[in-house]
Amino acid sequence: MSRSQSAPDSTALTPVFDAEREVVEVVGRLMEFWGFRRHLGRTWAVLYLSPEPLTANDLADRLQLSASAISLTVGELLQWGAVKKTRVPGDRRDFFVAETSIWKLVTRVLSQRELALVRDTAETLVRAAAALDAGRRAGQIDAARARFVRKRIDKLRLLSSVGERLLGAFVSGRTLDVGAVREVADRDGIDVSVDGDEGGADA
Amino acid sequence: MSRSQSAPDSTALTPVFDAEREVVEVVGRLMEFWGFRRHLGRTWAVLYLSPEPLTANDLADRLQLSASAISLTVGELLQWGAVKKTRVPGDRRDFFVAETSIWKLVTRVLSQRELALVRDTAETLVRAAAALDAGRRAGQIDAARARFVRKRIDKLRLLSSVGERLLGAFVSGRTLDVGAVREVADRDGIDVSVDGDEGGADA
DNA sequence: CGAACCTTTCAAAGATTTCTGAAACCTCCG
DNA sequence: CGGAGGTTTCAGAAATCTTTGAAAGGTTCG
Repeated sequence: MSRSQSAPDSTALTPVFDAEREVVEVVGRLMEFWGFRRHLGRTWAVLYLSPEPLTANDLADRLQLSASAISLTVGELLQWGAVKKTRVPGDRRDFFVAETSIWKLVTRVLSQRELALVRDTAETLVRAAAALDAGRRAGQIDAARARFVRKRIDKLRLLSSVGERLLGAFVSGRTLDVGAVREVADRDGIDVSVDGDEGGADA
Repeated sequence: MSRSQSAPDSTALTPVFDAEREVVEVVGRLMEFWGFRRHLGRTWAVLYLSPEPLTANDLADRLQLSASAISLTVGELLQWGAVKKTRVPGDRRDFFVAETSIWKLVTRVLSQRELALVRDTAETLVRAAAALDAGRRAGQIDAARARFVRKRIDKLRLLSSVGERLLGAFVSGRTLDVGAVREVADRDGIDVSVDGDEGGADA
């Protein structure tokens, strides 16, 4: 079929070796676990294990997916910078290569996706705390209860700021002192328990 | 407080304040993002924001879920230790409380779920590498290509071991030197490029 | 011991998410 | 220009994952 480049030797087109397939699948699972579609991982892995760039068709063959599915998948990978598009002079088709610096990929996702999430969460928590205070001032809420909820929200806020810091440090390659972070989190835990009730660490 | 309803004051039963609801939703999203069902997060959050233990029924009311859904959800939360079951003397019903040490929860999930995943991945990679070598020795595979794939698999292996180390350090509260880790990952990146072809780090 | 009340289980219904095939779009070549 | 790939879009089909209602299972109290 695709006579030209992408696959000079026959082995490359036959159902890939078991080894290769296993890797592709495991990467797929990994990515899925990470919140991406499984096929994103599988697709990236196929490219990653290929010495030459592959066409959409090659991918469709190896992954047993339709052309449209490949288009979608590859599109998303391109957006994340996990794959690059290449063109070969005499050939109309698009060729794809995997970005090989996994570290770069990981940090990119962390800083775009996860960080956004954490920020969003933090923002919501702030808003919630404000709303609560407003209600409290207006006397619409049982005071004791409001105080309790407020404390819990504050703990969540602290946590989210810790998370944000961790992510930030991680992404920028700084050193993380997890011990210190944990201390903060735990200290707060105790705070809450004073009011809430549980004091003992348990099992 | 104890006997009849877990919620002595009316406010506790009425559709929770906006503030509370917002928090519940945001935690739900967070958990969903983390690979749990959204309702696990929502359920935990409701308990976390409640001064008193709640019954399955209370939860069903506030979360708009059926009794069976609550049972499932709470069951899973119990398994993760995110919620504890309590009983009140004169009452047949089960009451639930949220585990408040979020740090404990996070590390538990990391060490049980994520670490297992990473280990599993590592194992698969080893197996794949072995299979590849076997095929190579048997001469069933194009040698150059086999070498290439082998290198890539090795890089993935390195990565996974780095991940395992990071997780381990994180969980046990040690200090992580992300910088060092990254260096390892990158050094390897260069290694591969020698053989593969890409030399330039890019944008 | 048996009735009352909860909780859990499980097959089926309901929602979502993902994939596909057909058609619309491009782009490059002749 | 006209056409032959190749790629993207999109609505519907298919596969998955969730939630529910009903029934079975357990406990507690009288």
